[in-house]
Amino acid sequence: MFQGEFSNNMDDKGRVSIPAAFRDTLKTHHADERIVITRSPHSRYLTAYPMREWKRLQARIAATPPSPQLRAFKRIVISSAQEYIPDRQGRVLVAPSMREYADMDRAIQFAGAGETFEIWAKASWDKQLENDLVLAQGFELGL
Amino acid sequence: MFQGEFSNNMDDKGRVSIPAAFRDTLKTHHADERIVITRSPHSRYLTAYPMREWKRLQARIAATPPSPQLRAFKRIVISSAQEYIPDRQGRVLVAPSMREYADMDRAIQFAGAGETFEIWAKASWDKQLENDLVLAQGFELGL
DNA sequence: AATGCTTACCCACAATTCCCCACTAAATGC
DNA sequence: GCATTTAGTGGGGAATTGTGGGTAAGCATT
Repeated sequence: MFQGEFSNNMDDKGRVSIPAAFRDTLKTHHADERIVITRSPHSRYLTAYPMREWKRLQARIAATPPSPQLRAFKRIVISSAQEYIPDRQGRVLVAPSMREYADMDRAIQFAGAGETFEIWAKASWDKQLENDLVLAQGFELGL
Repeated sequence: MFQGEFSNNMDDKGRVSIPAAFRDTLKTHHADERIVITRSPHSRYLTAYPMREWKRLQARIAATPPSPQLRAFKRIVISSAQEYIPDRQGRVLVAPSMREYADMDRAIQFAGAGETFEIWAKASWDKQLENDLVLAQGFELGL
């Protein structure tokens, strides 16, 4: 389970450290440090999948009947997918097109999302959170 | 699997570098660097098939009963098909008629699409992605 | 046979990426 | 509170990738 939020800085070369807590989850729960990072279709941020989850998503896509929506989804998600193994310092190099998509410059926000985790430009994250506070109003889940 | 996106520039002679990641996939997964590039029937871009996939497509076409639609499809796809082996620098020379079909001038976008990959004029790709972002809204496939 | 055009193949440079080491700051343990 | 470990950040050098250009070979037209 990926949970918690962390903010790290991207350096001039476009590298960001994956939070140690997440790397730990990968090692202990997945025994596989490989992650796949893609564009999120929901908004301007990136989603990181442990390899196992990525395979699961691929399978689900393959089992879905073709449609214009699916093709759009694939173009956003699959085409942007890139596999990474963090370097010895635990960093990955985010490609320019991805940085652009997610408006990333320096301050990066990581947010655990259960089986995956999200990577945001900090500014976008803050804004999203504002919205979510309103959206979640009155949404009771038995609390 | 071809995945990830890359943008390269076409030079004055009409040559573009095939992204190294894709060339790698060809070598390791196919042991055959030959690719076939054709017009895409879906929109104004090109599709690149590793030889094995191309043969598979041909077989499927051969097994399809004749119809006006099939003839149209063949005219678009088969007639334009051209086989390439990247030169020592990993480039191919895109024929003028293909450049024209896909509105290519300089900035070229490569997009992995699983068993094949797509080659777009960057401007067209960007536009397509804008559309896809709207189209994919509300398309839930888990995550 | 000569000319011009296109294509194929080669070399060279520039930019990017990869991999390693080093430093600082924060967290942990005694 | 001090020493030790861990996390995050910066930077250097080597290797890879992408790009531009040059030269020779093939082809068609004249």
